[in-house]
Amino acid sequence: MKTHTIQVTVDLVILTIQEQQLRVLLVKRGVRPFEGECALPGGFVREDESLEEAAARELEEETGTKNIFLEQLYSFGDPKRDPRGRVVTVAYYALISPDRAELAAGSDAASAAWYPVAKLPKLAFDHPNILDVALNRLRGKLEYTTVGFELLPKKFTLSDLQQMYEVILNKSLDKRNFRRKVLAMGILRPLKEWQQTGRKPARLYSFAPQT
Amino acid sequence: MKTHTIQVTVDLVILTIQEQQLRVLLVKRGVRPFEGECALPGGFVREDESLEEAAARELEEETGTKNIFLEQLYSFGDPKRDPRGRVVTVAYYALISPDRAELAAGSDAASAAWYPVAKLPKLAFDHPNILDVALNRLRGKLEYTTVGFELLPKKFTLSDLQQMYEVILNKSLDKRNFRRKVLAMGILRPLKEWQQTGRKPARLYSFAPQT
DNA sequence: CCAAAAGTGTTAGGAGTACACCCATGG
DNA sequence: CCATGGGTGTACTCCTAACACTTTTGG
Repeated sequence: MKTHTIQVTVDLVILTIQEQQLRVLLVKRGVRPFEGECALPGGFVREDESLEEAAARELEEETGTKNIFLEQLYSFGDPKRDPRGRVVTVAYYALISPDRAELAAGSDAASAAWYPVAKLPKLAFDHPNILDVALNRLRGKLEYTTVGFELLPKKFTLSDLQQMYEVILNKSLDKRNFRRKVLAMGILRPLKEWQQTGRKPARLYSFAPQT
Repeated sequence: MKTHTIQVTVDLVILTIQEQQLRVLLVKRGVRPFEGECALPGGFVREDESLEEAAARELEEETGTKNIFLEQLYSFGDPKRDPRGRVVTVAYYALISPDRAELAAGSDAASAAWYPVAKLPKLAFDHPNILDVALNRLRGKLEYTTVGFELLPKKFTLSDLQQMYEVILNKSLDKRNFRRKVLAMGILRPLKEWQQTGRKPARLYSFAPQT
């Protein structure tokens, strides 16, 4: 049987919300090809680890944090997607709340930074495509799952929650309908705490999945 | 940079409906490991083809047919999933209508046959898991897309359509509500033909996406 | 007292669900 | 004439969407 010289990598679309913007973690490439351009973080899958483990390892290397939401996205294997040779990449996406979205200091992530997805720099390889798939997946899942809470801190206001939805879906939502709907889901625990920011204090809530 | 000796395959979950049952194409393994057990068809990705092309090639080899619905499912890369070595597989699922679901005579598919998913034989590798993911994907997509029509011939009755849904979702649906709903979608073209089978002739329809 | 964001109800339309009988045909 | 599957309508509930004003606080 012929031996195939295909290399397998994982690439990560790590998303967070900062300054009311959806942002993605990108690293600046220091080597050719695409030297000087931005790219999604990623790396080779080691021989003794699963795809998920490889993705989690890369994710921890970039962010210095464990226990982050991580889900497989799609696999990309066009023969020409990497000019250096045949590389199949399994893309994952991760969601990290702003209070944990500090970047690892050391690591190969020295050049990593958060870029608003609404105003992206030029991306290397087929990474624009990968990011696009990730955003569509996130938008889809937002509608019928509770993944969105991964992008919020433990305590948040209903306005925080709504803004998160608005930023990701890129459209504005009706405040009253939104509040009625999320409260009816029975997944929010109202806290006896209020956010004292600026004007009228806003009630804080925490996420409490299906009682 | 270290060279990784990971091999990349595609595995196929090819589904059809026969005799009012959802069925999957399986091949009987003639070699170890898992000799004598059933497995999903699949094969190595060649160096000059994309993942999708590899899947389409395998699909045509098994079924002798082109232009079949084919979509990437998920990638599986546990280091122990194949006892022979490190193999990452990119799974695809395909839907083929019963009138095209004849099997290729020659090919390595000599041992291929359609098995009801409700009553499966023992499957090799992690293929039970792959099939499970495929069925869940299909059930999910059935609710918010029109993929289901891929499992029907060009002309079908509303009862055919409903049975297809019932078989896949494994639950019975209300006839009047079902008909009202699918007709309201405006994606069915009523034909001036009737199916003359047994008793009262049933009207035939064809699938006509968003006018 | 003013600016800014928090908070709150009602109505109308559409979608989903439950439910039972008559019809056309072939044997 | 009977067995079989084809075909049809209504009422109720629930979800969704549209829409505007009052409250609380800090400055």
